[in-house]
Amino acid sequence: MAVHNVDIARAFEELADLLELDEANPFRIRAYRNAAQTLRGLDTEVVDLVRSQHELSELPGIGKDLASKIRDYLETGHIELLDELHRTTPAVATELLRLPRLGPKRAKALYEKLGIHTLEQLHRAILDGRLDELSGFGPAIKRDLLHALETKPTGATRTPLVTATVYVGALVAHLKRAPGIEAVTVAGSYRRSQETVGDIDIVATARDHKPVIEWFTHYDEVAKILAAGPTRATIQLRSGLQVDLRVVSAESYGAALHYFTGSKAHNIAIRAMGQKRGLKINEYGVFRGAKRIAGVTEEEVYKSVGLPYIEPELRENRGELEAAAAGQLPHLLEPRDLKGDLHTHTSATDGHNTLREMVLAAKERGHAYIAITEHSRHVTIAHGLDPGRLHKQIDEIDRLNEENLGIAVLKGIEVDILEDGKLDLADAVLGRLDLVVGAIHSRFNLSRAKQTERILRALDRPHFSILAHPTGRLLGEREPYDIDMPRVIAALKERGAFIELNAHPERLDLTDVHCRLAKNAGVLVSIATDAHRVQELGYLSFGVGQARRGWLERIDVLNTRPLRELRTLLARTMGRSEGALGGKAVEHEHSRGTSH
DNA sequence: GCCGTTTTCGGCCCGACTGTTTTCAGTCG
Repeated sequence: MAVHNVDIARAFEELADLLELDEANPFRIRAYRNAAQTLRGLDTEVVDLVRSQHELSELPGIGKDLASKIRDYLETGHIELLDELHRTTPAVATELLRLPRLGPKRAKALYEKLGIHTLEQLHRAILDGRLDELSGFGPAIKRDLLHALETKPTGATRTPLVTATVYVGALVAHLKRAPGIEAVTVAGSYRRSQETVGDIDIVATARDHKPVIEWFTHYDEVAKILAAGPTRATIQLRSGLQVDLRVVSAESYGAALHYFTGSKAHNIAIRAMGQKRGLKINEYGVFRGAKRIAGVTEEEVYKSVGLPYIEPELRENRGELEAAAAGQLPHLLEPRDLKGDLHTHTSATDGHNTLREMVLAAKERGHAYIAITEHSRHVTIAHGLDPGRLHKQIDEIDRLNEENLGIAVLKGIEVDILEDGKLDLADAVLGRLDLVVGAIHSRFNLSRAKQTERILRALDRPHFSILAHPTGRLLGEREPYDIDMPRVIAALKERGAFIELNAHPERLDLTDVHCRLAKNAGVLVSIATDAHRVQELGYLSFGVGQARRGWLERIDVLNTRPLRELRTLLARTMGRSEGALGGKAVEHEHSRGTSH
């Protein structure tokens, strides 16, 4: 049985829950949660670390004891302490913890004092009035519990970043008109460019807080006011999205922004650093005793603990603090660094705009190049191209390039990687192209070994440039298929091929962790939109956000290269030497020679 | 249970708000 880091992380999180019910030392509980977080953020499977004789206790938050529990889990599939807690705690316990307003104390009271062992029993007990016997269960809590039990679980409650931007834009515009408002900034996971957001956190400054809070809770898209105090309020929008507003004075702006941007793990680490210097850091500032010594800007907060400014996308406590202390923070990719798009579709297959419309729209966005990469015939639902129709499109692109439109159009294909690892079009056909983007669109449920083998075989073909949306996940809809990513990335490196970060906001596949893996292996990442209509060419910004979360710099990204250099790199993946390029695309190079 | 610019023992981030309480538990970030 293959054990993945997420499996161990889940086990540790469950252990933490069960220990909490057991009223264990809170710091011991936190140690399990910290270790789980470390495991989720690792770019290497611990099973491989063990195999290569690495000392697990060198990982942050993992000491002798947890290292030995990890080894137990790898060897036996069990952790003795977890099994023991399962024996002494009813199975319903962890289900109860997931209900609103139920923490360890109330959950424990339910199964110990009322003998509740299923959610159905809890439902009945509330209706029968049996909860009245217990203290700590007032009318509001019973109402919320009933509501939670009677509405079916919605599954993923996180909102894709792209959806959130729509509501956030309108709400921020509303807040900027609030009486006495000075500044409004969206913080939280939104500011950190997480692929999905649980809720929206907004920091505002104003001399008088109350009118701003009132302006906020009276926004006309508010469905429900969940909380409203003198400095903070929480609302639920009609869309279901929850929004927190925190109003502070201008002198606390940087501290509040830092605090509300998170992540929680990053903040805890920063505060612990402050503590060692005799400082207290909260959302109002950095304090030595009663004296505020910083807090107007985030830079000040970092400076108070001896660090340079850290970009929000890096704030996950995954090594950014150590990098900052060593002066080795990455110089993150900027949107303007991208010179073009290497994965797009047109109405020749399942796109909505013509070739010319896509090309002109890309030029309008300032791109120096765009690659047209239609589906191949195996993807029948997209009306994928057969050799005849591909040849026709190649000729069409050649003619378009002869018009000197001020943008280079690259001839590509998003060729299907078939189940046996063959490509959907013959080598002779693919050989006419500037680049071959390979992707999986079927048989997602193969075993890890078979799925990996399938991709590795495809990489052995004479023409293969970029592996597109490498795990096929669709946020909230489809789980990633199971592949051995380190092995795939090593194979891409060996072949001199590239990996895609699909910027479509429902894909964003590579993940941040895999971006770092590619970067460290020296495999260039292609950030591409997979646009099926001209508007979607704007999705590149989501890809940039994800790339920044993955520590990518300009030098790590394929399509930051000017056209001539890009052509050279692509030609190698097509089995050609640099001079012998297919077609006669006109080259437009605006940025050649810019130094890094 | 982890960890070490005071420490191998004794610390471990911090505060707002709600509900059910009269000092606290739970949740959130």
